[in-house]
Amino acid sequence: MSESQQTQAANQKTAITPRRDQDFPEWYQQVVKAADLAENSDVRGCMVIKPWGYGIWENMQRQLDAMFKATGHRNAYFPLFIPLSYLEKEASHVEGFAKECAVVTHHRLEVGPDGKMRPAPSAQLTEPLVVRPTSETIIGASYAKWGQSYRDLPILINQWCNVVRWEMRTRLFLRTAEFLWQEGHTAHETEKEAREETDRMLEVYETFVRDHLAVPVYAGEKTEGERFAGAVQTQTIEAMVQDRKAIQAGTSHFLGQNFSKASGIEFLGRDGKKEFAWTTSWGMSTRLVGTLIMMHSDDDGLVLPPRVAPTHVVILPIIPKEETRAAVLEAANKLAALIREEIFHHAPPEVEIDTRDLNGGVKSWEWIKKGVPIRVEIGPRDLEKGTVAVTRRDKGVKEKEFLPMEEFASRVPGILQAIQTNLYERALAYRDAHTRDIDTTEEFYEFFTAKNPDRPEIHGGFVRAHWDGTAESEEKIKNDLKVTIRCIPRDAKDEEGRCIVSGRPSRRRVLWAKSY
RNA sequence: CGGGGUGUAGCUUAGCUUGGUAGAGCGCCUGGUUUGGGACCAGGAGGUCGCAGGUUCAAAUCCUGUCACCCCGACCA
Repeated sequence: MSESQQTQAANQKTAITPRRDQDFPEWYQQVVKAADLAENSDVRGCMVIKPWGYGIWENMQRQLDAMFKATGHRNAYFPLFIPLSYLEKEASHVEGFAKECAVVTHHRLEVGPDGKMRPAPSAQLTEPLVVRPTSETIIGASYAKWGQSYRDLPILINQWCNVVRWEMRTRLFLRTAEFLWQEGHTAHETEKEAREETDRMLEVYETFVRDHLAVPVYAGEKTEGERFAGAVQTQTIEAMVQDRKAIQAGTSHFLGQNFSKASGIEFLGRDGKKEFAWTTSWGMSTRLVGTLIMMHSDDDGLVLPPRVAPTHVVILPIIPKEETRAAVLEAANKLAALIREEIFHHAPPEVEIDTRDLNGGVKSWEWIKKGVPIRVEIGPRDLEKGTVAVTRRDKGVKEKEFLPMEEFASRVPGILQAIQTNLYERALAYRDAHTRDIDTTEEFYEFFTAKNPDRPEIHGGFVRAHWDGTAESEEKIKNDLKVTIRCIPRDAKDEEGRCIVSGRPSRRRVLWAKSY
């Protein structure tokens, strides 16, 4: 290898090892670690969300919350513990969650015969409490008390909380035993109203992930097999991440009268007759952070959509000689102040000056790995020329642009929006490039089969194909290929066709993919 | 819960077959040179080898038990 080739190879070195194309799951873990988002805790399956990761979640929370408020919802808080008997009220619901429930059975500890602490046998609860895996039943119990007349409806409430689902296999953000989320729970007078609510909230989710997270999705309805336990209808938004698998980014459930009958949510109607309310629930979780990571990040680490980045601009003062320090820091502070005079989506951009005494390269790479949208270097040479060196996270690491300081400050909101748009368009182009219509069984199987079975390469994607509507056909594909129907797309056109599995007639295409 | 594997410093690990003072890299601390792309030199701190028991003059190493974690299956926001 010649010297120039060696240099070239060194330049191609990526901040994250392995690269996405080498080992996607491992790459994901390394990105989380390198960006300092979260780590595993000593508690099995539970994670510690570190400030940078939590900052992203806080931004999502704040922005989503505003959208809930704007659609008439208010926040409230319900207990962490659910009496076991509540969960039992809805048959398919308890069946759906029974296998992953954490259960509280005692209320006191004592020193046992072996000298170790143990739950005191005398302090056993008469009725075990389940740590909420979701709150339909406990919230339903409250709604049953609150609703007396049709005038009390609708009840439009959201809660931000943690829930626990004792999962076997966990992965940071994507699947953890405890996770943070929001769950909206509404009760309505009519079926129509409840269905409209379900649609409205799915639309809120779709808008949120598109405009704030730069995530394009397919929206649609889940099949019976994939439906939420106890729901009449589950709607979902499905995103494609960079290994071409699908990830469910949010769900909105129409619960019919199943839960109102189970919890006794009754009201006196306009006609003077007692009726059961029509309820909905909808949720989004910290899994969105995982979605975001797999959606936009590259082989140098995290790439954050500006709208949810905890820091928009990081200023890196370059101080080669001690005597230049004061002047450079002063300029950095001035630049930060100028940027903060601008407005990006109703607020001044978040600016950080990294004054740590670290090697410049190390410092710069740290921020690359953390995914900060804009990096700005300012050093003695810039002071002379009145410029700054600007680098965008969505562009190449070396694509540095020198701009006059004031001009740059005024352009920050525009650059941030350009990055936001670019990330969305990139994600959309990727998804569309790997979404196709398939009409033959052979092609379908080939599409979802890795060429190298020992070490599966990134393959497959989304397929729109006909389905006869039966659970058997769905099951067969799941067993053969681990491919499932992600949704029956909302905008699917009526179209004659033959089921990809059975060959029986079908009236429209559904969306298939491997999923998280 | 079935099958397989691993526990040694904050992290990654060597040493175990054949018992004899616990080693390295990264990270961390101090001082200096550096800082516009992943720096270098010198010095330093840090380990009851997962836990309990056994064999032995002697155990990270051999034996028994136990706990935890990881990988593969069934379940999943």
